[in-house]
Amino acid sequence: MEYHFRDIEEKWQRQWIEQGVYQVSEDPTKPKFYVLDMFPYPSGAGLHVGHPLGYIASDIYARYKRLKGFRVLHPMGYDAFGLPAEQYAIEHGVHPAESTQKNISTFRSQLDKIGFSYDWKRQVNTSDPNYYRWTQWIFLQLFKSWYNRKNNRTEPIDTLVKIFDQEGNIQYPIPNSQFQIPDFPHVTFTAESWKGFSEKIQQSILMEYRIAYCGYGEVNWCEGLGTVLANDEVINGLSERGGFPVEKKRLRQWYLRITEYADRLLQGLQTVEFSEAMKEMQSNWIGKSSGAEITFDLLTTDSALLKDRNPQLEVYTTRPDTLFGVDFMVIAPEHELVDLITTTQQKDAVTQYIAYVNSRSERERMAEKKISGVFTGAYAIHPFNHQKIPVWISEYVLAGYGTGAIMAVPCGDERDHKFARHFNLPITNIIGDLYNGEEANPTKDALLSNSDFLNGRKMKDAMEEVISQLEALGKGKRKINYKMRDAAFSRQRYWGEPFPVRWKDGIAWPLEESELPLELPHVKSYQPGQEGEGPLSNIPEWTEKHLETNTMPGYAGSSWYFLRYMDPHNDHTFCDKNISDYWGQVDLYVGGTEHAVGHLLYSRMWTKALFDLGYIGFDEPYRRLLNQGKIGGDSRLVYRIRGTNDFVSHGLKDSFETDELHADVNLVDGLELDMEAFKKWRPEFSGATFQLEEGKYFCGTRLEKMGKRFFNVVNPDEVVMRYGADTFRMYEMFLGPIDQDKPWDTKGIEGVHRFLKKLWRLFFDELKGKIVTTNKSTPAELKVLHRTIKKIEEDAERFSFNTSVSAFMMCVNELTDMKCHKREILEPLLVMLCPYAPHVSEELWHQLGNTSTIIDAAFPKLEEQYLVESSKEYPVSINGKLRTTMQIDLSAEHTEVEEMVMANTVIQKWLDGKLPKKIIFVKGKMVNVVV
RNA sequence: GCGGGUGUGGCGAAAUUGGUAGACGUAUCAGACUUAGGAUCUGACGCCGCGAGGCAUGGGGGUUCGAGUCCCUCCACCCGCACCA
Repeated sequence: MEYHFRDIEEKWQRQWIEQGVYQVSEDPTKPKFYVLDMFPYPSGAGLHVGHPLGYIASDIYARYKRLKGFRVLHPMGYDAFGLPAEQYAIEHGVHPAESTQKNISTFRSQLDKIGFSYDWKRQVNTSDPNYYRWTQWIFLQLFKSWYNRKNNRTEPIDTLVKIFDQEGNIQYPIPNSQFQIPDFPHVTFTAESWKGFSEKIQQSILMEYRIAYCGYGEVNWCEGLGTVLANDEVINGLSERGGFPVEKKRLRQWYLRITEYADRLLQGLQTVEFSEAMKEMQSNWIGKSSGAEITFDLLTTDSALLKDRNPQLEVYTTRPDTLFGVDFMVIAPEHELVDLITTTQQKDAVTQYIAYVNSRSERERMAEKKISGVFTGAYAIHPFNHQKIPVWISEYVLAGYGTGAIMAVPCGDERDHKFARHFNLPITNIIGDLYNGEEANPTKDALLSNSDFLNGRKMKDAMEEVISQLEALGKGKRKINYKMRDAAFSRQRYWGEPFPVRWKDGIAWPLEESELPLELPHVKSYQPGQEGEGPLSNIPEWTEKHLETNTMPGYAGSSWYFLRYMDPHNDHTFCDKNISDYWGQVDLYVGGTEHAVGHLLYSRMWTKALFDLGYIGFDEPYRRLLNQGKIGGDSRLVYRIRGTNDFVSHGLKDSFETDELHADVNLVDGLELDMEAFKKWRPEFSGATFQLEEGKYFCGTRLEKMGKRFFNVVNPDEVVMRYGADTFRMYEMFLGPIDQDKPWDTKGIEGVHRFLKKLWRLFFDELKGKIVTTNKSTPAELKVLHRTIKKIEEDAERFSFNTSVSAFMMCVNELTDMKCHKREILEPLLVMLCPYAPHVSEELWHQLGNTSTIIDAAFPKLEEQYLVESSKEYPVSINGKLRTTMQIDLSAEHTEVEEMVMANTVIQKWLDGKLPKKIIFVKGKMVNVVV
């Protein structure tokens, strides 16, 4: 009997489905465990061998936890809304719902072949109205809530209305000054004036507090995609998807008030197990810094406006201690004071400069950082020594961060230093010898000089001193700042969740819950509407009802999907509280690093909001995050002599002038090109001729991203067809540490396949058939088993799947050498192997006489008593150098101390009775003698 | 520039708290069984050396009886962020 993996895998996959063995329900008597994969976007390209890497790891862990007696929730679904489906629709005229459905079937059949233990009854699809109904519902909860900074939590907007009725907004100022309410210049108001406002004004004010809100703001507009993008979807001024240029534009947008959660998102990182890199990325994105906001009075010679309004310049700095090193001020070109303070003399220069700045695109500004700027003619007054400080304008100061204005300290800040040098501005040295006159020194450890009342003080102490002095003068205050901005939450696209919002007289009204889901209408054209409106604005039936024409972004559905898996068919609520109390946090979340600042932050924020509102019982969604590495492609290159159709083998290419072309990896065996297949591959190669080495054509190689354009995509289906799912699973794990990037190399897969065949031969002999015996095992055999159990268990707990596979291989090698076919040994081995190679272990388990369709034995428990060998071989080193070994008779069981005493005796004999200075015993494994 | 990570045979990699470095697998070489082998099995395989032995974990230094592992320093590569005041 041979190892017919295809029959076996087909058989068990069928049984698993028929008997629904991986369906799971709540069982309060058992501990739970939630293992989740980041669900895929079902693209048309299907899976390549890189995708399943994380899925296999999580599947192994899920199966392992099941064997340990846990109720394991292990679901899968599809993140199905998004741009590519819509772009495909524009190009091919296929409705996104259709192409998405088709892609999902492809994904599903590919996943099924690998033998995952998902509970498919719980599958979610974010583009399904039964799903996005609840996405819309949660949006409404966010819309109907505000962030109470005093209680530090999300609260229903009614509580805010009540407060306004009683005391106005004195205690609760408008959170974000970026937006302005039309026809309403006030910032604070009393209860009386609140009651006197028109409904429109009241609603506009409330909008400024809502967690999901609509307003005008600077957004990332991408003309190429015809939509607005969130900050994390823009990379170096280009759209993440498609690589189109992105520009700033002022548009009406929906936003999520994620900035209110900034501190909690930061704090929460301390309670979860994410990699340091991941935590770092998130906290960088949030970008918390603490410092001071300092107010400077302004002085200008001839501005009439200034006299009346007495404006002041607010700057934000993290280094208030350097206040006496300020040599000039810089404000952003977009700063509101620009027009106000510019003197007539400087007017032309400033206008010219602003024009220059406007002519530079966002991209140019980032790509080439030029030193540029212009003097406004105005001066700021130092709050302590009352000196005049010139105010400049420069593009290196960003309007969006802090107050859009800085105090420049050239001796301590590199950018300020360069600016000062470029424009020949004086540089005050406040750090003595630590400033060399050549470049800025951003030290925090200097003793201050030239700093008035701070002279001789340590910088760190001076910070506190300056802030309290400023506060006393009313010229500044302590201030915490964040880089993170509120998240743009609307897209001018078709293929997304419609907003459950109706507009009436410029006021957004939420739909009733009974009106959900607000289904996406079918459209024929996906062209955008007027002035930044989405395709929905072209549908009369839609606009007649005054429904919002934007749709939600891709991250809406993925921000809460982990909750829906718990209770996927509930028609009354998004997820029953009792059920989410049982399953709780995701215990293990597996996925790539690319979602560090997008999906992960948004879903953390939604979880906090839902927690605050009492819908769930935890405020961090993911307890532990495992980032699998990427699998790269190993491309194959061929060399064509320039201007001909003649190809030379890799070793000969240097003798010719050649062009390097990619050959499809599937046409190459190892390095050897299948020339006939190559000719048939593409018409332009049909007449190709080859110059060979040793009768063969060898290709060159290069490691690249796995993708269509490099022709290096390896499809898991083909690997599974050739070697079987179990081999594929084990091999992907064997490639290396799960969190490391690595190239796909099909060569090594043979070794894993050999292992499975070898395992099979422990049970079956070609001639004799089944050879498993019920004989009692020997101590040596038990030792092999026990060591393997220990290793596999430890490896599973620390996600070291590659070393686990090695341990299996070694175990089977040793058992083969011992000719061990004993049931007592093989049975536990199969149980352990089950997570890695579920099909073959199930089949062999079945052959052993256990008729269960899923191995339900607990993970083998390691017996406490290790078997003691009859003798122990100690390595001995003397003075840490010379090494030899020493045999100690251990025919009986001894304690470690007794072993040491014996070793001591032997050593003395060995040293001819001479007493060693010191004998060091190391973990009962080794002895070091110091003579 | 800032932050994070990695550096070990021809290659992928092991070494869990400092304790016989290179497990396991590939590749290569030699051999066995075979009509045959892309099946299976055995052996060799870090470098130098006939050998005993010596040298080896990116380079240099340190702590220790003992360092891939800990400390200092330099170098290389990868990833993320980047005019954030």
